[in-house]
Amino acid sequence: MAREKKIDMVILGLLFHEDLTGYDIKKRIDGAISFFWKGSFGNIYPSLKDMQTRKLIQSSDTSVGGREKITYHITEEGKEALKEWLNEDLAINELRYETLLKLFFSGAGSRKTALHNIENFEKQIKTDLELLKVYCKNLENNMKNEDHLYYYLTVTFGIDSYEAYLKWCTKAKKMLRLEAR
Amino acid sequence: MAREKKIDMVILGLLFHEDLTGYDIKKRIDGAISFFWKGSFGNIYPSLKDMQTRKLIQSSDTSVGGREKITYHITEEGKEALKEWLNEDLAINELRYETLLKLFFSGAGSRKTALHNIENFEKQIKTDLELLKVYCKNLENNMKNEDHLYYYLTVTFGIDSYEAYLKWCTKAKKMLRLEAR
DNA sequence: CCTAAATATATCAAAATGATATATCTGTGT
DNA sequence: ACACAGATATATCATTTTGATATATTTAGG
Repeated sequence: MAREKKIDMVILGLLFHEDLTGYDIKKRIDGAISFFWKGSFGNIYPSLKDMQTRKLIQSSDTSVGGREKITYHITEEGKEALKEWLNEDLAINELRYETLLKLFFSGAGSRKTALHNIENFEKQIKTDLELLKVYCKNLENNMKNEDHLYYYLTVTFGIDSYEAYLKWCTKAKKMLRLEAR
Repeated sequence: MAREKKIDMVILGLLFHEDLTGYDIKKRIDGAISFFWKGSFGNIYPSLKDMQTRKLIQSSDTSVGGREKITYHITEEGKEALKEWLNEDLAINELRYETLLKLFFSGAGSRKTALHNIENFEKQIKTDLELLKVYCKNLENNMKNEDHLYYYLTVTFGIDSYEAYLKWCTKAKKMLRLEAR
C-alpha cells in the first residue's frame, strides 16, 4: 500500500468543515495549524488535483470576472478516508530544531556563539508564545462547539511546551555563563 | 546563493570530532541527535560525495578484505563552513506532530478517538523520556569536556519539554473526559 | 557450520520545501 | 480619476528530505 500523504489529511480535515479554495487552505494552514504542521502551494495544489481524481473531493468553478477560482468540497469517500486516518494508531511526531543542532555542535564554535543562538531561540519562542496566548484567550471566550475544544487543546499544548522551553533557556544560559571554560 | 543543505552541517559537525564512514554517521544521527534532527542514507551518501567535490571533506579507503569502507575526514574549509553556519543568526525550528494534527481534526471523529490518540502519544513520550534520562545520568557522571556540556544541554531540553508534554496529556485527557458532549 | 544480525555503500520513487511566475482584484492616497 | 501596493488565486520547478529497497560482506551465537 502506498504511503499516506499527510497533506491530503490536512486538506480533508479542513474541507470537512467548509468548502475552500487552494489559497484558502494555505491561509488556514498558516494560522494556528502552522505551530505543529506546515503546508506549501507546492504540495497543496498537486494534492487537490490528485484527490479529485481519487474522488475524495469535488471541485466547482466559482470564478469571479477574470479571476480564476476553484472551490473544493469533501465527498463521503473523503470523509471516510479522514476518519480512517484518525483511527490509525500510528502517529509520527518529529522535532526539527536547528537551534538544538547548533547547540549540539557548539564545540566547534564558542560559548559566545552558543549563548547567542539560545538568545535568538528565546526571542522566537517569546513572540510565538504571545500569539498562542491571544488564540487561547479568544477561544476561552468562545468555546461553543466540539471543534473549539480540540483547537483549544492544541493551543494549550503549544503554550505549555513553549513555557517549558523558556525555563530551559534561562537554565541553559546560566550554565553557559557559570561553567567557566 | 544556494540554500544550505542542513545534512551537510550535521555531517561536518560529526566529522569535526572524528573521522567516520557514512554508516557510522547514520548511527550517530540515530542516537541522541535523532531527538531533534533526522538523517537517512538517502541524503547522507549523496552529501558525502558532494562535499568531497567541494573540498569540505576528504575520503580515504579503509576497506577490510572484501568489505568496502570509505572513511571521511573534515578539511580546514569544512571547519570554516561549519563555523560560519554556527555564527548565522537564522535557525529554523519546526514541530511536525501528527498527534496534534489528529487532535485538531478530531471533530470528524469522536472523543474516544481523540483520547486514544493522546494515550498513544503519552506512551511514546514516556518511552523516549526514559531513554533521555539514561543519557542524562551517564553525562552527569562524565562531564569532562566542553562537548559534554552542549550534549547535556540538548538532553535536558528534551527532558524538560517531554515532562511538559506529559503534564499536558493528563490535563487534556481530563478535559476530554469531563466536558460531556 | 549454519544463520541471523550487524556492517557498509548505493539508489530510487515519493513527498515536502521554498521560491518564483503570472494574472486579477481591492483599497488607499492623491 | 488614477496609480499603485497589497491581497487573492493558480501553478510549476529545482532542491532537499524521506523511507524503502538492493546488494554484498563480516561477525557472533547456537
